[in-house]
Amino acid sequence: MALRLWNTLENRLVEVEPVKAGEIRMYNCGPTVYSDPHIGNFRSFLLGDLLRRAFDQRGFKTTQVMNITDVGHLTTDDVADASGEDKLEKKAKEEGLDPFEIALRYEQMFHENASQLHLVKAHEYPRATDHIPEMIQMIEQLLERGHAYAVKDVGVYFRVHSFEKYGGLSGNTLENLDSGSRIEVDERKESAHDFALWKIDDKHLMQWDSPWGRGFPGWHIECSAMSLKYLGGTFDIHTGGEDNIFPHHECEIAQSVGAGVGEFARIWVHARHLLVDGQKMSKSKGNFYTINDLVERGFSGHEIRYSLICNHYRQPMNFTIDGMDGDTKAVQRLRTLRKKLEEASVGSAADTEVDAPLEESMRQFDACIDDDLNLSGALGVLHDRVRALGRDLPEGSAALRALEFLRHCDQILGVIFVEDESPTVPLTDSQQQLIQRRETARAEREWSLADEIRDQLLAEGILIEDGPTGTTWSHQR
RNA sequence: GGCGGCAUCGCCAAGUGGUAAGGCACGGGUUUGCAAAACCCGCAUCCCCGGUUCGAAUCCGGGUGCCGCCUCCA
Repeated sequence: MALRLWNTLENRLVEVEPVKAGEIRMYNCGPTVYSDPHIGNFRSFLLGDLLRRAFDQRGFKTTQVMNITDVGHLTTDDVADASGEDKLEKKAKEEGLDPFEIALRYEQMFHENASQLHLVKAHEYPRATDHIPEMIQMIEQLLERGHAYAVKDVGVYFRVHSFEKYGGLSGNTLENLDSGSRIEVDERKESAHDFALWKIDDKHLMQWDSPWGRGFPGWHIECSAMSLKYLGGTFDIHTGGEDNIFPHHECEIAQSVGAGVGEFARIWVHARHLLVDGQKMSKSKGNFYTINDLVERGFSGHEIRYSLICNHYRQPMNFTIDGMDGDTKAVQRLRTLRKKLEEASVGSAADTEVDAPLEESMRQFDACIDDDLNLSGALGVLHDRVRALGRDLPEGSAALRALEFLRHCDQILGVIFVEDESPTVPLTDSQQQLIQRRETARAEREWSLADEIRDQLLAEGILIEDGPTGTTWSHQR
């Protein structure tokens, strides 16, 4: 059974049939690098990662490209300035750095967070600023084909009326846009809905030469130009957050198809936004979480990852710290089983015997993933099996086979076998001594002393657990 | 005003015609020196009204509520 995905372009579930047999070429809309990436950004990036993992696991030769948007874009959202200042420049002024330094810094932050959340590395992370010539070339093609027009000292616009299919992705056809219009018409544009391909504005810090004067590219053109360069004019999958559907992706389609480079992306997959505490995440509401915020609260990367992927990507997700606490327990249980199985299988040789229940669970797990990345369903299957394995813990080769099953699931999930990336703070000498003294006390059945020491260590953030194979310690959140 | 989506246990959430997965929380147990972990048992008839059907959370119609997008946004 092939993987099926909800294609925003057709508004239906479609089977993934690669343009080129056995190969998947995928473009993920990546981060805009002028602030710390937040959990909402990562919900979208994780959608790309889950697809990548699913295709890899199914044996496709996958090429994954994620852009880095390091050209700032006009902003009107920050209440402080409704003037349309560039976000990168705004940040640059605030921090007294040049925009390229700001961009680079946040790009590094993005990669760091991505690695904390165990995203598989994409094959390319092209930066917009490294592809200005490619963008200029595409704009020239659009001008030649009559899909664009230049306005002296202003820039170049895409002529939306020249592109019949405009609105095909979002439903915002020109007719619909007109009837619901709330935009002020810019006199220099032929149509209110025409969007910028190249902008000229002296005040901008980031500037490049172009046939139309020194300026900077419009927001949408980078994805059209870079996807063409790295994936070709027709490729399989394009992903992003739901807010990208319009205008960003709609405009990308118009540009790429208009430039005559091919069919562009066949399947468009969009992640719904997540809410925090039932409301849209925003800094002013105080419900805005970056990955770093959660790390500071003591959550591990794999815990954050689990929490962000355990819901269906097409359902609005309500993120809460209480929910994260619960998800943390769930993922801990998976990792505990892994540890127990590893201990139970030490020294055993793999064999080829098949455990029918494991096979069945694996089949069901895969079927859920194939069904539009039904992670909730897949996790249900996994947890069912985990409970059964915990009830009657296999040993030896059977434990190895159970581990194989977990590993199979974790090729998608990426939360069970990943190393805990939080820095391991070693025990202090006095803490080690306390543990020693407690061991002695327990051996002498001095329970009250043992309990006292355990409490003391807990107060210092060290969690002591006595198991059948001995006492272990770990850092308590 | 235009386009689109959602409504299932205290919370998160799967299930798209055959009689309600799973996780967290909660209550009761087993185990443990005690705890932790693990395991066992318990815990919903699916927003409302009407219709189709032998049978609906699932399909249709009508309500109600909530959310996203409409050129800042993952």
